[in-house]
Amino acid sequence: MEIENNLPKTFDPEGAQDKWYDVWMKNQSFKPRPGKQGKTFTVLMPPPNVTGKLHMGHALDATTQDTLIRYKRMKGFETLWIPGTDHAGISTQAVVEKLIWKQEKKNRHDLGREEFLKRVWEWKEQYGNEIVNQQKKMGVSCDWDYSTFTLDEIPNMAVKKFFVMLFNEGLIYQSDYIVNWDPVLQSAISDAEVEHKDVKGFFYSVKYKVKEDPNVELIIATTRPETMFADTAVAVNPNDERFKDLIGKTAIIPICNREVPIIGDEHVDIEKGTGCLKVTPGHDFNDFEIGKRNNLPIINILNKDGTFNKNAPEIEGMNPKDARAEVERIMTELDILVEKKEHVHPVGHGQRSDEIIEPMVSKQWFLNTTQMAADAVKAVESGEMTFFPKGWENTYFAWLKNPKDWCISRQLWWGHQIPVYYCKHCEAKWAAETDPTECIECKGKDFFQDPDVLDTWFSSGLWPLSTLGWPDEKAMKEKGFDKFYPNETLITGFDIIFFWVARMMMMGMKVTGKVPFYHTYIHAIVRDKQGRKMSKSLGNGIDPLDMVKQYGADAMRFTLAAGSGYNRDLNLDPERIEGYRNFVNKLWNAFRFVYPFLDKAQDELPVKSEWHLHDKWILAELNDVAKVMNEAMDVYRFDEASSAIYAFVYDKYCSWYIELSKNILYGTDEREKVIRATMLKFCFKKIVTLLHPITPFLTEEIWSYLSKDLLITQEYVEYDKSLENPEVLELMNKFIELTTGIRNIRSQVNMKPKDEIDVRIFSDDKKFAKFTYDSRRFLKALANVKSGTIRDKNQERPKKSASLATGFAEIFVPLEGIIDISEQVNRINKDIERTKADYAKVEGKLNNQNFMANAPEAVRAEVLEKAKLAQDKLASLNLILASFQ
RNA sequence: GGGCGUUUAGCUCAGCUGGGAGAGCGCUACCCUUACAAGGUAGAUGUCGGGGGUUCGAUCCCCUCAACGCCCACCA
Repeated sequence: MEIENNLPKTFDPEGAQDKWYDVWMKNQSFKPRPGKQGKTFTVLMPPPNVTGKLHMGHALDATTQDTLIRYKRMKGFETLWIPGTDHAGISTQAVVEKLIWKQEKKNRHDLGREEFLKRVWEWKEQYGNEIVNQQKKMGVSCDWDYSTFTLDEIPNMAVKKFFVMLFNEGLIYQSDYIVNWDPVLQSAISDAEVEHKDVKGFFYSVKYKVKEDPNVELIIATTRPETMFADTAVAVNPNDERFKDLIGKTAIIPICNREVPIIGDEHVDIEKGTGCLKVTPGHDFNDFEIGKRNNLPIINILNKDGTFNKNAPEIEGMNPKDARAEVERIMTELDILVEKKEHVHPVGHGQRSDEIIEPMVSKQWFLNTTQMAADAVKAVESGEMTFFPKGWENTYFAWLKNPKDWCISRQLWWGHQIPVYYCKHCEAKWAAETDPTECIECKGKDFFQDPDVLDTWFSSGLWPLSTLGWPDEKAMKEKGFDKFYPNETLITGFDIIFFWVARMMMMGMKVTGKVPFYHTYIHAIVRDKQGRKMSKSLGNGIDPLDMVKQYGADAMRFTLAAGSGYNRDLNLDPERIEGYRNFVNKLWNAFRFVYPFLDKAQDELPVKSEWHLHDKWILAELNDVAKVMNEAMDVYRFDEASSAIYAFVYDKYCSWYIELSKNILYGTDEREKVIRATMLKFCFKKIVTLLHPITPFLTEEIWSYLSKDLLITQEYVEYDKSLENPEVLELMNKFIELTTGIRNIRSQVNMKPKDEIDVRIFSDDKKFAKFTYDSRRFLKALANVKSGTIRDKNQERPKKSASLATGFAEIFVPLEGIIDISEQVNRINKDIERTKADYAKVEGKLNNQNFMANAPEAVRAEVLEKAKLAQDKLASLNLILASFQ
């Protein structure tokens, strides 16, 4: 039979993507709209860097958030998903600096601050929105009108307001302190931006002389002999018997022959090294603390670029590597180098620059986070904010329970300039939200603003507030601050729990007293097939846009959703995307099948009495899927939701319901046709509704043939208890097992699909027998059964047939003379052994007094049922065996 | 050094308060059957990392060992 079908044979993702995104935009589908829940649901997109190009991490971010927001939208929440981009101080400045250098051979100092910033803004306007277009390709349904850039006016106001507030409380202070100095960026960075990596170096043992005791030689172990020039003491542990007497005496630093005191300090580990420690307060974190305890002077021997300054004359101008070699040479010459052995130790590297960080003392701005961190901890402990999966709260606590003051100033230009002003006439130093016109003390006009900018995360931490207009009252009203703050869910990767989640919690609570969001769902990190991090140097990156082009956005989204649950890693194999592309196409083709019958379908389902058993069955199965998906989505188990609908579409709807429907649709009973067409359409509407949050384009496309309105704003499918039907499920499962059994026999004896067969079924299961009899016409279609009988088990079995037994039925296909008897006998014997083994297991339990006494009723009943099934099957198999005698 | 996590079919992973192990991909055989070869039908595969314990019963809980991964930690 030829049925006219003008739908393309494969789904065209690109066409659907462009078409529907436009429609949704025009229809304002992404805007918050009050729904039946009477509640809002807000999600804040982690703002990607303006320099960014969409990578797989973003794709996963986008997929999980969009899936969630579409789901909640359909559930009837007033959903708002807020997009934005981050100025990303360091990386953006670096990108533009590099560009200018390439084109004009000028650095930022050549241009001057004002001109340089102008160039960065120009760059941002031109290239900064690339990532937004890429996100759109993935179907993100955020409200673009809320889009915010971290350097926009409102975020800038937020930063100033917050800064001034905490400055006036004394929580933000300026201090000469030892900081992580990145010599490439020539800026301080925060502790969180330092990554420790193991580096191969050497352990040098160096002879020091003691002034009072020329015969005594102290051996000091160090990995950084070049910092000797900045030493201001030698320390030993006061409890160390070996050196106790030296405390109070004077050591002479070799090479520069400077005299420094020998002090006692508990920090010195008696076991470690030689037990004598050179103290370098200017360039070592611990030594800085020792220095403070002992009132030691600080000597700085480094320039901002990491080279040595005039305080280390022998190595002045050298970089650390050359300096170390030079010092080593001098030490050898002076014969004070006792030993040099290889040593692997962790060394801090800049997260952005990947250069070795030099601890250096400088004047920086700090934020005292003690109280804020404690509050942020409490909020999670009390359950006000919950992590999914819960385990991630440990990472959060690890950081916040040991809070260190946050170094918030950066010696960069691109960013929020610190709103602190200094008067040139008097000593006044003050913070202000708006540009001042005069000194607050002397009213003089000659003042200047602190040249440093704030750490990028300082503005990111205020993101939940500033994207909703805070602190500008008019903007807050327009954007619905009171309605949408706190957000509902934050979705992000675990790598920024410290950087971002913790900071937003601290800052959001500080300002509003409320957590900025109630849930934090931490998704996996996307890795390559072998579990390696995707990186440029390995060349193992997968470009999401390539994948979208090759397989379609829906296929990629489904892959990411299916792969993301509560796991930490998502090892992405492009073959999986291909697999799910096939799923997308499968559903499309299922729709192609249904399509020509749509005009027969009615709008309303027929009365229940007219439902075929198939209908009851598929609706019950579909209802199960709705239940699973709703529950899974609510706890961010996108993997479970995906696999539930996947399995349903393939294994229930396509393999059985559509196949069973063919007989009806191609038949002659018109009423039956109408009902079936109605059911097929009804199911399809439910399927695409359930699937829409994950694969929006495909489903909206299909929906457009099913309904005049848009799917994106339809109500999600809810679980409906009245559709449950365990009896029908059991019957259908038996029918499926029977059909599969017959096909199995066909396959065993190498039958061609065209070969028709005669089947004899024996069963004492009355319901099954009746249903099978009623379904005889379907067996013809599904297993090419030409004729057959179904009888009680007390009837005689045919001889020498290809046969098979389930617990509830025996299937005989009489093929005497065609089949290989011994092969059949072997097969039956194997099955007998397997079934005996199965039975032995359950029998053991039934004979176990303790099991019978302790196991719950339901478990016992189940075991009993299994035992009966195995026994019946065994009896059947023995009968079959006998038929070959 | 501290913490977290992982170890289940060839590969990537599920397995939800303990009742006898699943999916996708891959693989094998047969099929271009009138929605779909980006497909169909049938099929094979696991000492659930090792050892011990609790329990009537352990992939699941406890102890221990091993391997791997990640995060944090003051560069003697």
